[in-house]
Amino acid sequence: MTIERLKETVGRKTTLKGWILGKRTGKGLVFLVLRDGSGMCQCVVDENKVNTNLFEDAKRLTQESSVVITGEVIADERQIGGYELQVTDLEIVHLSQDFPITPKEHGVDFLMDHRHLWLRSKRQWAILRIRNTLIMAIHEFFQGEGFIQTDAPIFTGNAVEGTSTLFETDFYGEPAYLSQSGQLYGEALAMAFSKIYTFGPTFRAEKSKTRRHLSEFWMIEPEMAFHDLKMNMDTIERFLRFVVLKVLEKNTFELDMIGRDTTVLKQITEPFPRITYEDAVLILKGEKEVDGKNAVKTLEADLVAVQERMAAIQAEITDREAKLAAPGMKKGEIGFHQAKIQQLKEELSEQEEASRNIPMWLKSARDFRMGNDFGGSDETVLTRLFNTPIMVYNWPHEVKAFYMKRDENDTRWAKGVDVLAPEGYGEIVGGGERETNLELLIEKIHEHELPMEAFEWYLDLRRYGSVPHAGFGLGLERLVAWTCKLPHVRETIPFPRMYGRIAP
RNA sequence: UCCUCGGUAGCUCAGCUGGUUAGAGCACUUGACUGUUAAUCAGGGGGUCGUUGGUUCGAGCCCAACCCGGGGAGCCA
Repeated sequence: MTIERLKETVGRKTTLKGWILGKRTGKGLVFLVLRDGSGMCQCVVDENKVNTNLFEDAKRLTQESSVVITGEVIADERQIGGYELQVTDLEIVHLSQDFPITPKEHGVDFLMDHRHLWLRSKRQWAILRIRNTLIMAIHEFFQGEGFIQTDAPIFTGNAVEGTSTLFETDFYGEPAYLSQSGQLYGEALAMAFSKIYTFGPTFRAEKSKTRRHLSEFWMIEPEMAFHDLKMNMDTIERFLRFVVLKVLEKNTFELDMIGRDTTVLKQITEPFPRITYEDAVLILKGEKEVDGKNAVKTLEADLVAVQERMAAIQAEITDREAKLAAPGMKKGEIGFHQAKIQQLKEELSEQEEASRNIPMWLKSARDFRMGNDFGGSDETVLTRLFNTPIMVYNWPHEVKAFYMKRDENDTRWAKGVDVLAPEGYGEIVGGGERETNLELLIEKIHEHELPMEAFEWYLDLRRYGSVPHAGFGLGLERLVAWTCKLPHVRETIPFPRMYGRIAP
């Protein structure tokens, strides 16, 4: 039996197998919180109802010891998961000693070094279960719409876009690179199966140290024959709505556990604004308003709010420190104030960072020049005005990849689309309609100084039965990060690989 | 690669302008208490203050170089 299915055995004797998440002892009572991978459940050992050996065993249990535990299931609203086990039998499988991750706070470096154990904690458990829901929902959506799941190679002989830094490996004496995108192969597959999607690992060797970059991440890349930019955007919108609604439906417990406010997530049912690059730039520079909201003014108001919050935190810290200095305080109360002060100091340093960043973002937004690509801060400034993902399309062709289709009506633009998630998460999807004009493609390959011979096979796709087609790439970890509102993508993947981090 | 912040007990941190045996909380351990849910009480062990070199009568605190980490820029999902 698993904790997830305890409701099926209420009132009956049930055996669970798992690990001890925590223990509290009372007079004649031991409270064990058991986790079994499917959920958590409090198990109560009552000295009066079990033999002495069993009770002593229960008292010996330590954090993360593994056990097989039997008892009667009762429903109890107050307990985690809603049920409790009245223990009648207990077998210790392994007694754990000094589990490194205690119920207290730890720094990221320590936690990352213990990632193999950190995965057991509640928050990580909840996040990775949501990741699972998203993965399954992604398959469900595409399979439901008649897409074929297929795979692009991981070893490639050349860089797709020529700009990114790739991981170089040795392929039987030849240099080979780990795939940074399955996009071009996806196009070939779409010409064979009409609608396909790939779902696989992607590698980028950039030395990025930010909250939204990984060296190894998972990307979903659909590609659709006989689709144009508009149809592509329709698909993206249906797709994102579908997967987010699945999480809201299946992971209420997990979302609650990580403290995710789902108000914004629920707005996924509203239409996603579709904004041209030109309009987006005007909005960014504060020259155009959205529903009466001005990007620059909104950000300036944010800055004031941040500064006020900093002053408030500072005042509270001073106040609590004064209380600590006064004599006669009980030990527990001292600990409480100290913990609170530490919390406040952490928030203060976050706010300080925001107060340094916002003026820079404002400057970046004001100085933005039409024709450039958006930076991370520009995305934040822009999305600050919306509560749903937004789609920015028709980009200057110079900043987009060589395969992006040029707009026939206005050749300044390439028919690409970036989807920017709200709440500061920025780009989660990048895609567009692909160029079908053979001459223009060849011209672009030269322009990007890419090796023509490596793209001959790709050009064949335009020589034999070329059709309008479009597709996009979704970064799984960024989607998980936004869905869970996490401060960093490193928590969205079991074993993150990033600059400076290859172990565990 | 550049900018910025940091590296003090197992963990999270304090240590004011350099001054005698380096502190707290948690964790651990001993005992008391308790249908509990990180705020009960009392006692105990635990640190070559990232590395190397320098300034000084004296350095955790100052200087230099290097190593490691956080955040950001660039690049992008």
